[in-house]
Amino acid sequence: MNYWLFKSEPNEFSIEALEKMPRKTEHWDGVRNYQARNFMRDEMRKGELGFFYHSSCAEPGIVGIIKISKEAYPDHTAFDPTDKHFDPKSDPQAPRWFMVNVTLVEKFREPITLKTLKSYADRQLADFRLLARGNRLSVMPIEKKHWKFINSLR
DNA sequence: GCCAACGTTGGC
DNA sequence: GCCAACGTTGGC
Repeated sequence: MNYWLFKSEPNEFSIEALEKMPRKTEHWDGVRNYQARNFMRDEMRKGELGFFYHSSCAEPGIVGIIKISKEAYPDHTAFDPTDKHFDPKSDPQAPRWFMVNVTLVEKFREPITLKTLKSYADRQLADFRLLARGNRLSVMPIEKKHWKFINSLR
């Protein structure tokens, strides 16, 4: 059982937008980083949980919990020349990029802000990947101890 | 295989 | 808007 963190810029796709989708489910498309892709394609399993993180916004932080509702399948947005995430090197016969479906489990009443998370950076969250220097992964695994600790902050 | 140039990410 | 950190690209 793995735990995950999914980053998104809320003006691109927010937890509020997910909440409004049919069955509160949407595909997590547009991942164009090999390491993040490998996590999704090779390790994410249906039913696993993840945090939804808002980045590049007024108050970056964890805003809720989602679950994997469909395991990895080809990211069709890579095949669409009109799509922002079009990649001419991804071929439907040999897809380069993948996505999963996520379903909203819970939107937090109050976000757990990056500022709050950082306040534990030298203690309980000392080796938390999100806080690692220069980390830019949009999809990353979370250790169970960190998952539990962050949930205790709610 | 090396590495400089370039583009992107993301906090501030 | 700035800038540090990082990933990718492409010439050699």
